[in-house]
Amino acid sequence: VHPASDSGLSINRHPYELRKAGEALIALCGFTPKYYPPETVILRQGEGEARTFLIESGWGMVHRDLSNGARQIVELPISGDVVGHFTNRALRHESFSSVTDLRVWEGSAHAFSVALADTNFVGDFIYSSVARQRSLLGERLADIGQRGAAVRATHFLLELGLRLERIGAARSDNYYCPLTQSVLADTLGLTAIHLNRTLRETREAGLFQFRRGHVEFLDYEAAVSFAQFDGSYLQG
Amino acid sequence: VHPASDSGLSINRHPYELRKAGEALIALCGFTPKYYPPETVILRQGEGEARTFLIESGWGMVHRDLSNGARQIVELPISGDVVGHFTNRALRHESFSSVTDLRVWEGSAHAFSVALADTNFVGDFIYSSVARQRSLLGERLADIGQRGAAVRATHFLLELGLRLERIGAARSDNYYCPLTQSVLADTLGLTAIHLNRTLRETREAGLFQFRRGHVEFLDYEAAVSFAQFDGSYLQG
DNA sequence: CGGGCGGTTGAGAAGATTCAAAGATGGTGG
DNA sequence: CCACCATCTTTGAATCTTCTCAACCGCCCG
Repeated sequence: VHPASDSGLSINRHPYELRKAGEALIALCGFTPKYYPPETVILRQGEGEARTFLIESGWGMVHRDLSNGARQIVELPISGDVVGHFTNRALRHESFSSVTDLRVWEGSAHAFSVALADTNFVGDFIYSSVARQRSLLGERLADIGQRGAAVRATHFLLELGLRLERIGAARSDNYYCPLTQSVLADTLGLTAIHLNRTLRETREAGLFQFRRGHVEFLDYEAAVSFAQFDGSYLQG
Repeated sequence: VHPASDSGLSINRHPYELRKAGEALIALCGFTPKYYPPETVILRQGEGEARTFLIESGWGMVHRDLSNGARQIVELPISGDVVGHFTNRALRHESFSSVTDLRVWEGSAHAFSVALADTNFVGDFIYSSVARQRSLLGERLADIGQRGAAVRATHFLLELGLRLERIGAARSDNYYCPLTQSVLADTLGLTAIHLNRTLRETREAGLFQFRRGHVEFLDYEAAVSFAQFDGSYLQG
């Protein structure tokens, strides 16, 4: 029933490999071991410095604090997990706090990303791709977990517009979009029917129109403000 | 208002850099350009082969199809996005389909991961860490987007138990857990009050107990079946 | 002993889903 | 060119889920 407990191997292997990884980070990227007491904010959302952590022991949490006071916890990292492998181009829209006593290896995200990605073009390209993807997922988790249907839909379509604009495919406030309401609903974690009603509301509120094949923001500023949208998590 | 449209630069840079990336993938990892018509399932959830894609043009979707018929769309990749950079140890619990006509560079995930991570221990360690993290997020998105409170809580605590067991820190059906109900609620996208009621239900249903500091499954098999839990997405 | 935090409960309101059905829309074959 | 079909969209009504507000309990710690 519990495969891992059948053999002592996996139990003993973990601390050894973890220590090896920690030592490699110290040697190659200038990391240092650190300790944090419970309930400490280790990395604050929006902070300037980019740091990366490998957890030795204890429990932490990576969370996104919304302006309305809600909080979405995105990850609950434990021993062996890596937190914050993002270059400084990728933003820091998430905070990292300890839950219990926490021991980590900690260092500059930049040194880390160099050691990881300096070898070739592919590595660099992919590294920032993964970082951005991870960013999007954190934001979407906050969307679905903490925001109501209208805000959620608005927020997502603003994000999509910005992504398209970034690659030069469209204007962020007026773009081609081949998604059906059913696909959009499954993306947002809503019923197609409820999404439809929600779209009517945002349309009648003068925020945006979503028709098969086309998204048009009627009042972009109002939509940004309504959804508390800050697209900086798309950078990098 | 729309920074990117102020200069033609970003509009023109994207296709050039993208082609460069595609050519690098062809040269270094044996990728090939491919075309898919709309509404095609390109990579089916649970399929044996591990493939990686760089999107040239068109719209795709990465989705997780649940056994109850619900579907959570995890990503909507567009030009320049990378899909499926997971080693074959990391599972394939997600499908990849085209939405519109889709042109991609496509190849073996294994060749890709070798080119990315063969250089040093850190790269390899981090690569699988990111892949696993990405896996967890996809699953949690499905949790919050598609499953009710009771299933969601059960599913998450089963996952947490397996993560702890994998690092040799606990039994998956009976483990120390320092989270308050409030923290768990913010993780699951629920109110602490509603989570509390939900925990009472699962307790009275004989599935598991969650007390401050301790999680204990009363009937592990029943919980697995209730939550339709399949932990294979944690591998790798 | 008192305060604070976490947990528990109740009642009413808001949000989202389900089921059912009808109106648009675009593409295909006759 | 039109009729028809499938798919997408829209609407209504009833129901269920989840949230909000308010209050109380219990325990640990100072």
